[in-house]
Amino acid sequence: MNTKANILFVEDDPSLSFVIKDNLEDRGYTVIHCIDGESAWQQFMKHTFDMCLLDVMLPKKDGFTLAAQIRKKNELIPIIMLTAKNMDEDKIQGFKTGVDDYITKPFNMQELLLRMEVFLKRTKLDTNLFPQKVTLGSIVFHYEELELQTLDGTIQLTQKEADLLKYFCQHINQTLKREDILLHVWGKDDYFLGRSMDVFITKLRKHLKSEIGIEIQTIHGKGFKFLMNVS
Amino acid sequence: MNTKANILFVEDDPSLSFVIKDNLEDRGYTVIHCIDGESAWQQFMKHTFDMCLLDVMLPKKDGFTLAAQIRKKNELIPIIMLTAKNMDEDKIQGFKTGVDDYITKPFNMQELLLRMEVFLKRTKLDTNLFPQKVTLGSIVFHYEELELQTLDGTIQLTQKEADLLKYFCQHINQTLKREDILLHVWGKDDYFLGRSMDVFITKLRKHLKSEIGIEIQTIHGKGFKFLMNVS
DNA sequence: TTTTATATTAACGAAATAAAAACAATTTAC
DNA sequence: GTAAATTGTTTTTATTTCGTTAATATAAAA
Repeated sequence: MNTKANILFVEDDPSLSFVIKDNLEDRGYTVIHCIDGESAWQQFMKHTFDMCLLDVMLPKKDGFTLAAQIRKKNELIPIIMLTAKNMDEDKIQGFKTGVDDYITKPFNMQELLLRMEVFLKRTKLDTNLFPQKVTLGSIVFHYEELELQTLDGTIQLTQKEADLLKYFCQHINQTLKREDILLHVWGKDDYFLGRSMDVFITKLRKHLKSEIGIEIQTIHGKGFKFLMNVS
Repeated sequence: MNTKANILFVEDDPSLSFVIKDNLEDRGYTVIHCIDGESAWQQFMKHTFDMCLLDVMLPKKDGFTLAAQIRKKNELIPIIMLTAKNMDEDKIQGFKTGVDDYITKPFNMQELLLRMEVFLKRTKLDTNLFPQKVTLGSIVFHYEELELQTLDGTIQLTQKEADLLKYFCQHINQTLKREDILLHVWGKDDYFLGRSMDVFITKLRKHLKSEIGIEIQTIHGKGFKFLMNVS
């Protein structure tokens, strides 16, 4: 079952948490709620989220520290901070780096939802659901099951292989910059992850070699293009 | 005999209890009725329930404490609270965390049943009855009897083994996330229960090794898949 | 040619999983 | 009422897998 987007929501006030979580779930989001910074970090490392909603004042590890930690791991994920009304504007300003938006308590739900949608729309996550099965010529790609059904039999993919292929499937016949692939699939862009990506490109090419109409083309100095003729 | 769902029902008012229990049983539910919090907790630990119906005011241990205790043991089971009319809305709000729904007395039976169905439908418990006997190739799995009849003879299963196998049988040829298996079979997802699950996977594999068409496949980093070819 | 970017294969280390054994809590049998 | 057996969990040790890194080869650009 596919969902709209996965939200990591960290807030320690029980009643406020309940209202927000409930509201978000009503709107179709999948919400993982944590009441302190440490458990939130654990959850972040365990799952894949599309957005973070962090209270500033949190037990064990404050929201800004958490935000910085998350940003270090993933340069792309939208982070929205929930700040108290009386908070020092300067302090907010100082910590704003790495955070995409912040919203001052008390806020109404509508306001929060609007701000969230800005970011989710940008990543196309609330509009484009990735289908259960994608047909690539004679090959069927089943993302959730990490499976590639080819004429020669079923290939079991690893999570990263599937993530990369998914990203290609979302951008068929488009030139993708190395940087973008790295940011979207690996969350970060550095030299070593670049080498890592090359290894995975090789792996995917092997998996896809049975289908003649499909090719991962190299755009030297720029990136790759997932070519697929016919359809 | 298979039942619709097992309900833990805790309420100390005798006449109200009688009416509700009677009604639920008429609708096919199996109801275990307790009149105080402590005995309810004992029952909860002893049996496997699909839903809890808890009065707020209870002798020995109040409903909210009981609810919290249950939630700590099982993160998934639906809990519906029966609250008195004059109850402070704030208080309800404060304790709402961990509870799935609440209904204010007096309520009519229809209302309660509707609310119950919302949760039971979600877990598919009132639609999908688990069959008495499941045929897995040459093996016959009898859940209620905790028996596995193989060509080599009958294997006596433990409760947990049977619960796990049942969950697999409900999801043949689907990739199941470790997290989901833990939540549905163990009620909670933590590191140690994860190790425990691994032990049970090993046990089940031993039991099932005689049937060549059946395999518990590991999907590294994700979970397991109960593979069964032919049928 | 010389430098830089990409491809391929192999090696590595951390983390996930498997298997076996120890343990604690109950239950059963005597 | 105690000993033995059973059950699920935890611990320990072994094995496997995966993503990264490194090493080497090839192709493209300067």
